[in-house]
Amino acid sequence: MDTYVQKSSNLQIWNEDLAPNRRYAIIKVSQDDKIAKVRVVTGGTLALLDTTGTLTRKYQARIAPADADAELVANTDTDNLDRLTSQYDGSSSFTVSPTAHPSIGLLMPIRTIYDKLSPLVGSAFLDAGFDQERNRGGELHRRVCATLGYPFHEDDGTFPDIRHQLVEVKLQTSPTIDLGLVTPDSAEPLDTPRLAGIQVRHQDVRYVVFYGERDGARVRLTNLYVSTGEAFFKRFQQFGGLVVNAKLQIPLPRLFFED
DNA sequence: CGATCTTCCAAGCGTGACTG
DNA sequence: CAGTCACGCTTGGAAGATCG
Repeated sequence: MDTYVQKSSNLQIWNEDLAPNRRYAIIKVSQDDKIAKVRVVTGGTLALLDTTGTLTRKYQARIAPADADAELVANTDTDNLDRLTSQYDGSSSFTVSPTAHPSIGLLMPIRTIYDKLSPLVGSAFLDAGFDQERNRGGELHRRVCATLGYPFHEDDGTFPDIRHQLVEVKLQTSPTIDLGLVTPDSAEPLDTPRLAGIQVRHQDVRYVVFYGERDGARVRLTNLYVSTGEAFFKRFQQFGGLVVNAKLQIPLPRLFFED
């Protein structure tokens, strides 16, 4: 028998198929953390609720303690991207959205990005909150955009966060880095138009990783790492084992516990 | 040499953006 | 408005390390 304890209706089965004959005990917890209901069903019953069969995948890595407050993991951009960033015209403010496609002359070299963002280490801002992990990164994202010279903040949820600079921003307050659907060192092309005949790939993206400490209401940035996707795993140890984890997400019907 | 601590990393779970 | 699914933190099992 497997057990799952759920406050929400999002039941998630990791790295396994639903076993038709296995028993699954689903325990419903109320908002005030009390066990509200328990229902035991077979995998076959749950399989009926799986309408899409979609597996959500993620890669994970661990962030190891740093020697320095700020660390430029890769001194230069990838060879591929360097052909574009070496044409940077020195612009320090932009009139376009950070989610615009990159353009020739405006792409900063990785070192410039590092130099501009380093001063953010030591700063603090209000924690979007308790229970709001999804939003905590929002304020940092805003600050990074402002520091790099964008007039406003925008995030359309696509990769990378700041497409105009090919920069992906991460705020970590725990050591496990979840990388989502693509590994940073992937040679897959990015969904951007070619620039001067050059196709940007995932491994060309500059990863800006801040480590922060939460002290109640605020987050204080303690470390900065800037790396190319290509060099990412030279600094951050990729979780071995399965390498990629996949989960099946099943929304429990509203009346699931009433039957 | 058993008990306890630490490390590793997969599993677990909630949130919210997006979509139709 | 409900379903879908990606993002990101926390939890906890297991193995290895250290302690007494």
